[in-house]
Amino acid sequence: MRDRPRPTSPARPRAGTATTSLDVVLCTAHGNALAVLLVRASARDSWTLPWVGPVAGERLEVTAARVAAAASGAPAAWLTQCGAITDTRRHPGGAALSVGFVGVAPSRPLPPPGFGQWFAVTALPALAPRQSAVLALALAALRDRMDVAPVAFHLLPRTFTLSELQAMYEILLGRRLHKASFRRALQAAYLVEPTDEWRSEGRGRPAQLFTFAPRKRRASQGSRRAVRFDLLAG
Amino acid sequence: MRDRPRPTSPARPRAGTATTSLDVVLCTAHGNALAVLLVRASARDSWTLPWVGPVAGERLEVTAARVAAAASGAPAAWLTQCGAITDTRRHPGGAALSVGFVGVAPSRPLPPPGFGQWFAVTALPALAPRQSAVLALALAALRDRMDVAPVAFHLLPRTFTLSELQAMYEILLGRRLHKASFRRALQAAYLVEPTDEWRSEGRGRPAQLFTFAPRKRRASQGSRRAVRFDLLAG
DNA sequence: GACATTATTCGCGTAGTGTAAATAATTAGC
DNA sequence: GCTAATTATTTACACTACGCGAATAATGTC
Repeated sequence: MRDRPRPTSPARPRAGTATTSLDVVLCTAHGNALAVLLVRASARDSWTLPWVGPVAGERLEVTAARVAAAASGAPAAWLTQCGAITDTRRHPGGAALSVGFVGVAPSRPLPPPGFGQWFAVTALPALAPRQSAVLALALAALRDRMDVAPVAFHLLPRTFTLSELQAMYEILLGRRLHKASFRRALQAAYLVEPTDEWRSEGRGRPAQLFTFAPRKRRASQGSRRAVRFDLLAG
Repeated sequence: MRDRPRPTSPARPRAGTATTSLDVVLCTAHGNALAVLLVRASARDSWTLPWVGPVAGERLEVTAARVAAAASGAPAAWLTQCGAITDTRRHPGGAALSVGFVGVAPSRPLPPPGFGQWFAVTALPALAPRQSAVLALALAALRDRMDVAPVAFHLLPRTFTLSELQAMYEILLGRRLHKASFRRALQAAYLVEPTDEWRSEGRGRPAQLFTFAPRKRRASQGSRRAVRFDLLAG
């Protein structure tokens, strides 16, 4: 995760048929919508997810981190695998098998270097069928793991207001949350600490700034939870 | 999932260096412990997970279903992908990249055909390092998805007692559950329906038999849940 | 019939959640 | 300066869910 991006090798697809590929879906918050990083396809006027061809005996996470850093200009704040796909749908590199990764990177004032560009998920250009499938996997995995990984915190600056944090959760989850419930649960989880700074954003009462400072809780709580029967019957 | 197992191709590892492999961790309940299906390794006196070499343009789920069916003698009741691994750890087939699948199959009175054999997870023989990693991924994924997939139900006969169901959950989750809480949550989820049969197992009050009959619930419940901050701080 | 054993249900205290409302602190407009 | 609008933060209350223990029910064994 700490690898310096290679300046000489942007994550551009190489021509030729690779047997496997590693595709990265890097997300950020753009305004109040979720955005995904795409790079220019090799020849034509189209876009692809950042990806690389065959990965030799290196841990997938390391390769993915390098691809993400090269495409976005900075190391990803969080990155995890979201599944492998093999089928007949076309991949830009002709890969028979594609392993997908999802990650997040804090939004930056400048656009990413090289050929990368952020696209709102609601206004994505057409992608190769295989990469559309990876993208769907990725967004589902992102929402699925928000409760177990501090994804939203990695997308915010070091200090933030609770309203900003809640807005980030709402962007990532794609639904509105209740303010009081959100703060109660947050306090119960011992994840943030207040600073002695306040920020006045236009009108209204200034908001206190917080930092992400998770405190260890006894793990017994996790193992004593009841079973959840969340099956949505088909 | 409905594929008939090919009688001519048991899921035995082939010699030679494949670039990718698909490894299946098939689980069942053996007595009151979790058991995993292993097959004999090609040459030596050792065991491996069922696996196949390179999979050409076929959906991974289909391939995995065929491997599972061939190794256990019957279609798996549930099967899902649990991750891909690439690193320097050794794989029986020399694969550079391995995709893991977890599944469950109802326990059968007879041992699996061919070279397969069930091993309790607490008493597994040594496996290739790569496959040990896949196994760990698989068991974690199994527990993780129990609340969203009817894994336990697929491991039981069509009718079962609530005590049997709870015991299955306890085996799969690896921890004890509270009887009253378990039943309350089960009833609230509308997952089972009582039959008009009872079973008397030795001494004690006879238990009513139930069937798995999930009723659709309004999906609003799922999307209205509060955020969970389950991060275990590091 | 008394007892052991297993199944099923009930009650109670505690914690978490949805909802609305109250309170606090600032800016905008007069 | 004063009032209204706006945003942040906290409080209150009803309701649900859960952990825990105990009570009740129905069978077999002696």
